[in-house]
Amino acid sequence: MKKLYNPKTIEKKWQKVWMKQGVSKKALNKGKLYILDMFPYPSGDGLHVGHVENFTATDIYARFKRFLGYDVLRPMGWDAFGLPAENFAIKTGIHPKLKTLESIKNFKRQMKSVGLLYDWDREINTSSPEYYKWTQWMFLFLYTNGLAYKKKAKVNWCEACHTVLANEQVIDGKCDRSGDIVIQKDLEQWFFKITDFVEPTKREDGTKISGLLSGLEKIDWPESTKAAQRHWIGRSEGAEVVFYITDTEEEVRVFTTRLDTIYGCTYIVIAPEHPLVRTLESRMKNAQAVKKYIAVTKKKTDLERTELNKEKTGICLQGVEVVHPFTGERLPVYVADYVLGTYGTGAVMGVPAHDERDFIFAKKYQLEILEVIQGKEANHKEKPYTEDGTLIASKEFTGLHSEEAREKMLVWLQKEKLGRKVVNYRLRDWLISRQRYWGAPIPIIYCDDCGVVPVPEKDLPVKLPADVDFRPTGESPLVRSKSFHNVKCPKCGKKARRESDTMDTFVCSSWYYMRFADPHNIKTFASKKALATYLPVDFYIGGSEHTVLHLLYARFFTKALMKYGYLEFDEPFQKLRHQGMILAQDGQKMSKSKGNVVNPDQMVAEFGADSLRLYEMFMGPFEDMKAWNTGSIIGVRRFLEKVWRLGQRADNKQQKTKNVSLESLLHRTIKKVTEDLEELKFNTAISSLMILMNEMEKSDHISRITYQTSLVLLSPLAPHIAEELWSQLGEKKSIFFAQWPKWDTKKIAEESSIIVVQINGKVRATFQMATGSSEAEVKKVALADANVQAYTEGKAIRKIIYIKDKILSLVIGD
RNA sequence: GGGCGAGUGGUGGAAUGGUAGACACGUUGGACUCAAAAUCCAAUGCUGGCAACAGCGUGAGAGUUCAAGUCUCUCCUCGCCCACCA
Repeated sequence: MKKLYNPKTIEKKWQKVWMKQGVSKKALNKGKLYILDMFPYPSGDGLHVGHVENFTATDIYARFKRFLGYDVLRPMGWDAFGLPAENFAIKTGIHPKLKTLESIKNFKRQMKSVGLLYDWDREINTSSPEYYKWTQWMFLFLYTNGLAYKKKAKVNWCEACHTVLANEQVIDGKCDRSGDIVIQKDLEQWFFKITDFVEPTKREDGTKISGLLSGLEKIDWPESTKAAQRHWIGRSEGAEVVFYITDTEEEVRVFTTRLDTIYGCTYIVIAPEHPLVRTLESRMKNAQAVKKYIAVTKKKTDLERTELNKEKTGICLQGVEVVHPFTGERLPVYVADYVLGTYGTGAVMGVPAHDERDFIFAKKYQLEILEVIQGKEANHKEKPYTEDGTLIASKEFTGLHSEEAREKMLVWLQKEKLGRKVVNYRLRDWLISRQRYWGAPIPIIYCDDCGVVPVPEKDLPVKLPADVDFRPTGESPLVRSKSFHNVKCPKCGKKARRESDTMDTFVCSSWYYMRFADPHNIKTFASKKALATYLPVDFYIGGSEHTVLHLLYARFFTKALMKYGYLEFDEPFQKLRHQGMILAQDGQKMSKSKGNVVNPDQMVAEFGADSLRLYEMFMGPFEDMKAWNTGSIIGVRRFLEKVWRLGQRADNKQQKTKNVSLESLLHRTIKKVTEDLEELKFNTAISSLMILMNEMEKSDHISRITYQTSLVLLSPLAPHIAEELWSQLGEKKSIFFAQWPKWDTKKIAEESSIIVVQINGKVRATFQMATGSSEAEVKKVALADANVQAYTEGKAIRKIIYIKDKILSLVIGD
């Protein structure tokens, strides 16, 4: 009796077996391999098909690598703190913890239903006290070593929600929940000193630690991701130049990368936040107007500051002048908000002839435009010339090229003590305070007598109180929990207050990959032994939305921990790849509001988990963006039906195949699948298996060995059906204990090859020849071909190129 | 404005410089069936032709080569990320 392929029953059956049997343990001789997915935020919406793409790819890779004998670590956990659960709680009154646990349960069910094989013994949840105890320990570790500090900073503030927002919550300058404009507020905030690790550093014992920049050179990451990190760090070399303020002891220091243009400097601009604005107030003739301008600027939102990109505003400080260090001329000083207080020195020199922004500003305020660099275009009156060139009107530097001029001018400045070489970075320290409930509490206590007191390690974790009203009022929800907020000072025992902010969730995800090595350790975040066994992560896969922040923060944690002797590696992720985004059928991003979201549960119910897995891998190159098309899933389902039917036909007794060409194809397929899986080329691996199965179907006889080999090749991709058919052949052990097949190069070689004859680059004939035929033999056959003769008749053959077993190229002329 | 990437049939896509369009979806025709589904077979880049075959064809144009989707240059279009960073 023929059995029908029924994914529902066989998939459930094997998932249960795998859960019981755990990850396969067999002769492991190739060493460890840590394969990691970026752990998901357990959203109430359930698993997204993009998650399935990501996790299926690592599942296939991990299963494949286990076949090859690696000791694979493949854990899964939950990035469980975060805003959606808290916002849901504000709306519904349901506690974030309950909602999160419910979401996790659902995610886990869905993951199991697509046959993802994780080491669930290592499951972690960042919102559990067992985990965030160590997140808090990380904070204390950084604090103790001077890498965490508190200072006043500008934060995003939404008036409608009465709360501080994370950067990710500010969309186009507006609150993502209320849609209200986000303004800037000054608050005391905690920072991590990520900027300390931009350049290489050393441990006390002399061990070198690569910097956030230099470390990128030795890891296998997509070039675009490395570029984005470099850009985010934004290293730029330049000069700091001193401009003295006339009739005072004060000076303005400006930062420039274009020292060569300094003879074209006709004014100076300082940021509204610049301290000199206050210092010089008494000298200003228009102090009231300046004050007013700054007040207006302060109210400006990020949105306004960026939208008014081209429009530049500012005000001249009347009565204040600076001295040009090279010419001695007196120049006016402006305050303008196009200069950022947070970058460089918060002051710039205005060179309108050679800078876009300065040009616009100078035009508006009718400032002098002096050309000092000669470019290709003669007239710069309409447009600034911003590239390098030859200096003009620059006294003794005239005639030099920009590059040389920068060096010589710097030497002069240093000699005159009017400037120095400086390197500036765009990267700023990481603000980790969040005025939110659903996060890890910052383990700090404030005492009137002792000041800032870190919570002693023995008192960790500082637990999140359960009875908190999380409705936004403008202060951290934790302030309102009396039991949490009021505490005794660990130093003097007097009344003290707990820090009421929680940590950015990115802190939790900056070290989770280490916890997986030793998830139940209660003495340390992970034992040195466990870390030495599994870390660093060998292969990391996740979305490209984490290109900058998460990956940069994780690298920072690794470097900081290494510096103080907790780790022996300075880069956490050796190899990184991003899955391409899956768009909806309409080519747009999937979103609830558009109603175009594909639900994996429905796909599993309709086509089966193996079909869903195969389809997602067959859609296109793993790293490319691709649009979903439910209509196409039927293709991979048909393929699996075919594999199933072949199983009913496979010869159970006959070990050897009689079909030489099928055997040759089998070996080519082994090679192709093995190589493609290694490179994540799942789409072509699947198509080569389709070709093999198509051929097997045409064949009169399918030997047991041929069929079994093809099942093993299929098993990482479509594990349930492979396991089922394997057992139907009478095998007692799981297919995952089988040997991964090796290809035989001799068998790959075919008996005959197709020779293509090109005449002047065009194909004129094709014929079969015995593989390995000589040029003379091929030429003889080619010239005997009627179609070839039609083209060569009466013409001289000038050149012959023969590519063995492939092409005979004839060049003919009159 | 900067960085990264991509343009190939009706669709998703394949192609170490060597027959462009593998594999799959879709479409058309046929077999099986009372019928349908499923399955199988055949065709399917465009143009002409009964056919053999010929011409054209990988965003546009040039170049290198016996041979270019692939390498080089110029340009166009689209996507993603970043963006007043001096």
